[in-house]
Amino acid sequence: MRTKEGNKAKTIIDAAIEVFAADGFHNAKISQIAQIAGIATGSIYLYYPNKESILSKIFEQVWSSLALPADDLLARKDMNPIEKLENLIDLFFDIFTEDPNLAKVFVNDQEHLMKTNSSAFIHNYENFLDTGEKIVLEGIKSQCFNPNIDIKIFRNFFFGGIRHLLHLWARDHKAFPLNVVRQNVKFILKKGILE
Amino acid sequence: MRTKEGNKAKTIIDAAIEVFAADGFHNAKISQIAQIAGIATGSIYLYYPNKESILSKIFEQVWSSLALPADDLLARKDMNPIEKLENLIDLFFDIFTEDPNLAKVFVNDQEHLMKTNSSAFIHNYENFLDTGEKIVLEGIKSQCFNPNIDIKIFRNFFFGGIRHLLHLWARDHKAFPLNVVRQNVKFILKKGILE
DNA sequence: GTTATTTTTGAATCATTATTCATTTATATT
DNA sequence: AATATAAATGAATAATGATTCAAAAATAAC
Repeated sequence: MRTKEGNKAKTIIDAAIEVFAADGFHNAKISQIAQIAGIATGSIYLYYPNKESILSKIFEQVWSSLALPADDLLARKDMNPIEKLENLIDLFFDIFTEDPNLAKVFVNDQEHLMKTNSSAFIHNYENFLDTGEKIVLEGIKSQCFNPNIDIKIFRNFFFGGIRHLLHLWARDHKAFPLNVVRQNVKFILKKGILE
Repeated sequence: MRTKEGNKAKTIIDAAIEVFAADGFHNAKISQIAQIAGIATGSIYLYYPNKESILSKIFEQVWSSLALPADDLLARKDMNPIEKLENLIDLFFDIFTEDPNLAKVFVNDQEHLMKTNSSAFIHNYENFLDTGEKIVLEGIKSQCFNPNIDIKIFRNFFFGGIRHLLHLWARDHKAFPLNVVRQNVKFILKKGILE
């Protein structure tokens, strides 16, 4: 007999994140992922049925790791809605602080999966966005948020803005430090731009 | 002799927008673009040297059409900064109102070109974003905008938010009517979410 | 209506890579 | 240390689709 040594499934994911981030999913080569993972090209297929499933796996991890924390946050009684929204933003950013490459892959390649694939992560992804929406609804009900705002539009606007900044940070940490980004996003969230 | 009939270069662009929007640049087939354009596959290459140059051309048109209007807007003396920002938002949305497919291509595929290609549109694109930044700066100087906001972050946050909403509108006009989106974006811009 | 020139065609070429699989290597068990 | 079994290899396969190009079609000029 022979046993598998190390956690190759994980090693492959890490290598894939690196290569997807650098080249984008479509231009990424399986052979390069294998090289970085330190295994043979064909060995990839012992762990994943195809290239797309590797990408899928990445997003499954991202969004499943946010599911519980987001649900818990929503349920808390000791925070007001604005605090909850701030925490939700932090949850999201925290996923990526340790891994700019993961942020690049998220921004550039998740959309591809949402078209073709009916992958397992989509449920968790939408649940995360819904949580933001629910918190806003809560804020409007408790009369601390402006009721003239369309909740769906608001949540998506914010998500889009944050997503774009995450992307810029991933490309250039110095120009867009994540703590400054967080702070500004929270500020705009609350106050808009007017003096 | 023989003369070219019709504006095939344009017909190809229109067909390409349709196909890129449906399949994404990487999965789009030149043969399908040709079919929709009503010409032979090989004829594409009489007008464009390769697939990527078609995509490039699309963005050249988009961003060059915004260059002058944006500059003019910036220079106007009869508007305050907030009015200028609102107009800038309108300029941007107006490009896409007639063509949801163009919006899809913008959101999904421009990034690809910004990586590989040093295409002609990039200058105009950045100029457009810079215009937004300049208006905000003007607003801060004239003390009508909050000076605590980081201008670069602000402009990118807004651009990202708008971009994401444009994408949602392109996928589902009914759920995200562009006029409602405009209105909400302008509202958030000014007031933030707090009551 | 013939010729010269340009446009158009679309099947053949060519390059690229994801995926497969016959073979080799490693190690758990005896 | 021999055997059995699973893991790993990487060269060969196979599919795809962008691009080319020799041939055909169209029309302007005469």
